[in-house]
Amino acid sequence: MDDTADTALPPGLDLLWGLRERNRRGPRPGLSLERIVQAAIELADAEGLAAVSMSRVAERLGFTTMSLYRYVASKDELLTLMMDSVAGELSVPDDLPPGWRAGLTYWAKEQLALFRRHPWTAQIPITGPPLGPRALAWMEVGLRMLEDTGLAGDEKLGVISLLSGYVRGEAQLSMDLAAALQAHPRQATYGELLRTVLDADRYPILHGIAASGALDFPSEYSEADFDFGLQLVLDGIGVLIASRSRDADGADRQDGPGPPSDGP
Amino acid sequence: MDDTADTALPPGLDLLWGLRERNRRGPRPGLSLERIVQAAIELADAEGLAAVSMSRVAERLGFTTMSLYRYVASKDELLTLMMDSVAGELSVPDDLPPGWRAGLTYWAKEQLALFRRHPWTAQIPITGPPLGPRALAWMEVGLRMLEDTGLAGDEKLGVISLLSGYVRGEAQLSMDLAAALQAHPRQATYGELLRTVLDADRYPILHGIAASGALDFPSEYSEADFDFGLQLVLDGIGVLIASRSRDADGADRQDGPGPPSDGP
DNA sequence: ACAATCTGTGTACGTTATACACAGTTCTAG
DNA sequence: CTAGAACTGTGTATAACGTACACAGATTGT
Repeated sequence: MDDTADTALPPGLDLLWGLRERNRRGPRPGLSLERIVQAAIELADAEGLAAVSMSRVAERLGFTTMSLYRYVASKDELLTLMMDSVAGELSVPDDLPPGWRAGLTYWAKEQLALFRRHPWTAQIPITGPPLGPRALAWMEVGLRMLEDTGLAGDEKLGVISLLSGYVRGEAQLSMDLAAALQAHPRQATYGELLRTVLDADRYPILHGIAASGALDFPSEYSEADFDFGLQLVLDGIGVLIASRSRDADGADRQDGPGPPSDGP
Repeated sequence: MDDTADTALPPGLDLLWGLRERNRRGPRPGLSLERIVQAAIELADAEGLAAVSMSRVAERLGFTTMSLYRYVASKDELLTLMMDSVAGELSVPDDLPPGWRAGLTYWAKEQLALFRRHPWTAQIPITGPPLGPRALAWMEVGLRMLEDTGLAGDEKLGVISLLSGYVRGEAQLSMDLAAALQAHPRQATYGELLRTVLDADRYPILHGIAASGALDFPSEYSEADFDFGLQLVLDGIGVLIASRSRDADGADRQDGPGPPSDGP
């Protein structure tokens, strides 16, 4: 199982690129990576990431727990494979929306839809920059949305990463909130809770907002929350793009962001 | 233990506001909430959130595992208490920076510093809007930074939430990356990995960026990555604020964001 | 004094990831 | 054509987890 020394790829990713050698000897495998990954995804969709244990996955396939380890080095590796697998569901339209703003909006919303379809994807820790074939293809789509913006390559990557991080964060938040709400059903609104707890002296502004009744609505995560943040982020990206096209005219930006990472 | 029915607060928060009744009868407690929470925090700081088990915390205090349950209803409750406890470390300067941009920059960086000091804080799932006394105090500080911006109350909250979410997301990312890097040390840069894997036909833009050498630096998370995104988010907030002050002059905004959530 | 009520302990249960040994199967080298 | 290398799937074992539950001892209110 230690034949991953030839590539420097993180564990599991060599499988995705078909770089792990096949076996000649031994009985014919009764199982396959694809079936294992698919079973794990179905389980995660149905009962959440916490329900994905090696036993449960094996049980669903009619095999024993340990049999999975003939195909996968560890549970972490399985999670990595699950991630890239669902990334294949992200659809690339034939005709891209016109302009970077519409393009990135589509990109963000499509990704959010995926997170909603497979909520567990936002729970798996990120172990590195995208390296799976399907994740990279989706990244490529995002980059294409920025083609006419005059941004440098690493700036485009920075923008894509920021946006992707925003979507992931919001997806995670909405999931965690929903889970907590299901575990401990609440009837009081955020505004009501704040009013029972805050004193006007120590928390003047919050107290004012709470008193105004602006927070007296059911505290589920809504699409409007997502759109509010998305518009802000897009506006920020717009400022960067505008400053870059100003650069192209010879003017210099005053106190704007630099590139996302300092090269050598 | 079911005397939380009078308040509608989430479990554990009544403790923070001193709303859980004290006991008269029985032996004098040999332990206290504060000591438990502090021991748990020390453990999390030293060995990560995964090391925080009821056994390990109890062991550190010289008590048995089950004794903790006299003070805390569940491990989740303990995590909630840990969160609000460290929020008390966020320092409020006597003289606030001038202007919302400097103010929010301070606010974001201070919060990032807390995440760096206690990396596990970014791993605990968010179970609802902030309700602990210290978390709310910090929120109040953020709101104060926006006082002269002309934003509505719920808009201010939306801005603060977005910024807080950004910082949390970046902190989580940098932690996850560091953990993965420690578990599987890599010597190849992102650029090198991409070049071994990408073909120019399917991934033209990425291929170009990877070929340019712009990604050939050690892939640790850097402060520059954080600042890049922070500037973008602040720029986006700037656009919103500018549009709101234009509103004050009677003009209407064209295609900007709405308030973060729709009230009743 | 006695009962109510609390604290801390010990035991028990079900679940987790995975290390390891072993039986059976298939291909390859001689 | 045969011996053994290399593989697949199974069974067993281990240490750790959260927490339900019963119980002994301490303290207080009546």
